[in-house]
Amino acid sequence: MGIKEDAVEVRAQGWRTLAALHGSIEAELERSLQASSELSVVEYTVLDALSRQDGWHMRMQQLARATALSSSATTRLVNRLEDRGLLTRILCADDRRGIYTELTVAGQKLLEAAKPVHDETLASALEAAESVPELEPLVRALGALQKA
Amino acid sequence: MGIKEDAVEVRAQGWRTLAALHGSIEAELERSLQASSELSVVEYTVLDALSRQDGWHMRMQQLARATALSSSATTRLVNRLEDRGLLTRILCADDRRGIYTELTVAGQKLLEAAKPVHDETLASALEAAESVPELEPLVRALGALQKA
DNA sequence: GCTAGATACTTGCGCAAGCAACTACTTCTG
DNA sequence: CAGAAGTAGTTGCTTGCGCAAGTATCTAGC
Repeated sequence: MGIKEDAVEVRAQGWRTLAALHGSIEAELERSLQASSELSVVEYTVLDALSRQDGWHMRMQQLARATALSSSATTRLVNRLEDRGLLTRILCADDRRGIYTELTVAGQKLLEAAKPVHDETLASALEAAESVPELEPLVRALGALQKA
Repeated sequence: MGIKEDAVEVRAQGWRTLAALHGSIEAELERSLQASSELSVVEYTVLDALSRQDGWHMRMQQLARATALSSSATTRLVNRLEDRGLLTRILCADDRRGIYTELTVAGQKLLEAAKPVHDETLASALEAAESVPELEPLVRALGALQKA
């Protein structure tokens, strides 16, 4: 077994670790956001992405990319949020195929309420992961990403 | 805005990066494993986990943990693989509630065929991610995890 | 300026996931 | 040792996803 085979195994191990950490964080967030705001993680991601956007509106495609979802799933996701009055669709004037989505006031309020829950849950999930030997190095690496 | 708020934002950013990287790798693997072996990523994970296990058998609960799936999903996942003849259920003699799953020869063969595809796809997905500015630092950190 | 092909979104359909309720077995407690 | 409480796995039901096909709109080549 040479250097090459080792590299393959390191990558596979890294991927398993990444998947495990992702899974555990997502499960925690899912639980706490559902309990506090009746939001799924992707739904929160949409609200958060919109609030972070200049002008607070994004096209469906951008949303699909931001959530790593297919465009059909994005359509239905936006439907759900629109039905709950958290965002609105706005036809694009310059490109009439396009549709902008924009947070409503209710959406902003719900996001505002959910954000601290999200952030606290994330912190505690990371802390919990840090005490799992398998995950600890990745959590550490994650924390050191953008210190500069 | 003090140090504390910064830490919150760093964690949130790290989580978004983690989720994005996870999503893109998973999508790539899904596509290539489906095309080459008609396996989903979780299905591959099961076969791989079993092959890595001493004695090549695991209980449903372990499998559920290894795949980050609920136990009901695990039941059906094992059903699918059993129906395809890739693994078998074996009743636990010492604890008759428990059920071991074990790779069949066909399962081992399929895994053997799928593994190079999996490893290559993983390598190329990581390489692709490395050229995305947002993801690059995390990919780098992932590669540096277990060098020791 | 008209048609061919690309792009943006939506809809129909099948599949896999989670939750809650159920069965079967084990372990704890008095 | 009997009954209560806990654990392992399965099943019914609902929900949300992706793929492929459909509609509407834009863009390029002639």
